[in-house]
This record gives sequence, C-alpha cells and structure tokens, in this order.
Amino acid sequence: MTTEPLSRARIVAAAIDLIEREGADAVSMRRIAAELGVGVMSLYNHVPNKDALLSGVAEAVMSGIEFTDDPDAHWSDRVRMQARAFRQIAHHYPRSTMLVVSRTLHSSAGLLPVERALATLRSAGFDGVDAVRMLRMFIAFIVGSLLREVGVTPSFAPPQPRSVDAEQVDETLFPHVSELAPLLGRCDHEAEFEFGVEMLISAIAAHPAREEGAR
Amino acid sequence: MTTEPLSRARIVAAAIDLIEREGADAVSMRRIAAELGVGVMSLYNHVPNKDALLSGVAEAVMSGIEFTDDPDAHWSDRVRMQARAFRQIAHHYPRSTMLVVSRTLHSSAGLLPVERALATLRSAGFDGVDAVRMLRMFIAFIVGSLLREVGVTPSFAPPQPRSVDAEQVDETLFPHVSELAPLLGRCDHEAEFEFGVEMLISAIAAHPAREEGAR
DNA sequence: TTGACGCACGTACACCGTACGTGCCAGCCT
DNA sequence: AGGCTGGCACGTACGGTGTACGTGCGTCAA
Repeated sequence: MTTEPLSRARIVAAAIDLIEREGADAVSMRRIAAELGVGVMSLYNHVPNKDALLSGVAEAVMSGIEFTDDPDAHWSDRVRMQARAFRQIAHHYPRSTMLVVSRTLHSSAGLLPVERALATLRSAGFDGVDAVRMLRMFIAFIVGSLLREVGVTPSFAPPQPRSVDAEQVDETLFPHVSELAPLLGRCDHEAEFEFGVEMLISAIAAHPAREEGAR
Repeated sequence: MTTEPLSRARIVAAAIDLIEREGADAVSMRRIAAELGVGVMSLYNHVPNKDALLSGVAEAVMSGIEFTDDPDAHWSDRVRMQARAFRQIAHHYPRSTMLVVSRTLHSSAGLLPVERALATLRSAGFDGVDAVRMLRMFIAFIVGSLLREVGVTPSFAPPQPRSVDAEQVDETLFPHVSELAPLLGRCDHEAEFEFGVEMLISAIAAHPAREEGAR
C-alpha cells in the first residue's frame, strides 16, 4: 500500500468529495482525517484551521471553471459562454457551490474570470467604470441564480413538497400567488438562467454609454 | 424583577440580537439561554431544535420588510420601491441577512412580497409565465447583490485590505484587472444596486412579450 | 555521527446540540 | 376541597466538534 504523502491538495480534494457525497454538515476534521486514513492532527501540518480548509475548497472549485473564451467572437456570445461556465460548477459541485457563494473569497483564484469578463465588456464598447458596473450586475445575477438552484436542491434527492403548495395558500389574500402556484412550484433552472442572461445581454446592448463598433 | 415568560418570539428576538452583535458564529443554544437568563433546556419547550430557531430568525427578518406599495403608481416605480424594501433589511440586519438568503425558506413569510411583485408585473402587462420569469430574475439579482453587500462587510468593521490590492496583481497576466484595480477595490453598494435595478427595469420595459398600456 | 527539523499522531480541553428525567406550580374535574 | 394532570424551567449526561500542545520517528545536513 503506497501511502501517498499527505498534502493540502489531497486534504482539500477529500473535503470536496465528502461535501458532495454527504453535504456540508458532514464535514469535520475528524471525518476528513478518517476518510484519508490519517490522524486528525496530521491535517494541521498542512492547513492552519478548518476555515482555511473551506477557503481552499472554495478556491479549488472556482479554479475548476472551464473557460473557452474566443476573443474574436461577438461580445454577446462571449458573455453567454462565460455565464454558462459559471453555472457549470453548480452542476459539477452542487453542494460545494453553496460554500463558494456564501463565503467571501479573498484569494486570487477568482481573478481570471474577472479578467476575461472585463476584456469582453471593454470589447463591447464600455469604458472602465461601466465595465465594472456591468460585471457586478452580472455577478449578482449569477450568484443569486446559483444560490437558488443549489439551495432548492439540497442533494437532488427527495421530491420535496415545493414551498408553495397550491390549495393551501389563501387565495383571497394572495390571488396572484395562488393563481400562479403551479408555475411557482416548478422551475426549470437552466431555462430561467438562460432567460435572465438574455435579458441582461439585451439590457447591456441597449445601454447608451456603450460605444458602437463592437467586435 | 418581572421575569416575562419565555416564548418563541422572545427567543428568536434574542437570537437576532446576538447575531447582529457578535455574528452568526456566536449563536449557540447555551449562549442564547444565557442572554435570556434561563437554562439551556428551557429553550426546547418553545423551539424544537436549533435549525428551527434559525428558520424563525429568517422568517422574522423577512416579515420585517416594510412595503409601501401604491397600486396606482407606474409599475416601474413600484418595482423600484419593492427592490429597495428588500435591500433595507440588509441595513437593519446585515448579519442576519446572510442567514436569510443562504437558507431555503419553507415558510410562507416570504409570500407577501411575492404577491406584491406578481401584481406589479401583471400590471406592467405580462402574462403569468413571464411575470414569474421576471420575478425570478429580479430575485436572483437582489439576492446576489445583498450577498455581496453583507459578505464583503462581515461586521462593518476592520478596513480590510480589499481582495484586489493594486500593485500586487500581475499586470501582464491580468491587464484589465490591474488597470481597473482602484475601481474594483471600491464599491458603493447603494449606487451599484440602483444601477442594476434601473438596468433590469429598462430590460423589462423593452421586453416584447409585454402588452403596452401599463398603468 | 550527530544535530535539527518535518511531520504523523495521541491526549486533553472547552464548547456544542440535545435526549432524558425531575420537580414545581397552575388549572381543571370531581 | 382534594387530587390529578399537564405545561414548563431546569440539571445532568452523552457523543460530537475544533484545536493547543507534547511526543516520537524519519530523513536529510553538517
């Protein structure tokens, strides 16, 4: 049995694995150590504390995003691609995604996406100030979307009785809600995401501060 | 000393107070009990477990939103007002807000905002399907914005060395990021929020599925 | 050869959520 | 009035948590 030496990377990988299999609540230093077949305190030779470990998890997930940016494509297509790249991590690591978005990322792992996004927005004809604004708006939308997607689907598992269960909402107090209950109950996350992205793109395209002549 | 009887409401209030003063990590059943001057196990006569208590916190914060909806106003003004009402909770309860957005709300406390929003979007000329879509897009943006606002400001406290500290980013690898570092470092949350809301409103206004004739 | 250093590990402590049992007291039934 | 019952505050106890600290073993440098 070749016991590969312990390392920060192996610990982080084990943590991600555990989170995806049993949820974030199952993560404990003891559990991770057991998973790796080592003593608990051995972990602390590679990771200062649990919080730093979770930061490592967030960083690893973030840097797993696969960007395929084509600088020659139309800026709107580049935006579409980048938005989808973000959403893909919610599929690869659904339960870790909650960690990523709810934790303030201090490292520079998230810098490459930002660079790509800014380049795209500049190529769409925005100056620096507006590019940053647009980026922030986009990030807010994406983070909010992913949060709903992974929050509403704790595992993917039990067909939970949707939060708004028709019949049981008072239709005189909440007429619209009760009328649209079937629609509110179901949610095609992919379609909703794409819809939002298209709305934002058309809003961006129509913004007056943009200089025409997009490449 | 008139010891007011323990109750779920008093427990939830104490929890919110504690969260705002010392952060969500400081919340423990023992701590809350001490805050109320009672024994730990007394809490369990009013709250089934800690998770339910936190749900109570989320619910209480949500229902603290002050809506002043004017059905006769232009729909865009109503949207603006409702969006701002959401953001106000991030100011009243910055640290609890993180809890609200990162927890899947199963109760019906969040139903009234939904009802108001749907009414507004219907009055803007959308059918049910599109109203729900628009609402979801808006919620995603708002949640993402609040998450950034309260996440970047863990207390309001120490002037943290912003995540992207000019100088130290490689400007050949990340030219745009390093050029715009001063802009990325600062963030006027209110202005960014208003900007995003205006963008979304104009995107909504331009959507073809909308029947003109908005009241 | 010897010294230092890195790293795996065990023990120990303070704290956590909560299952369970106990006792007090108010209100109702007879 | 007497007795019973049920609600509620509380203490104890158990299995879990993060991690500070000390110990011993291996491998390299001098």
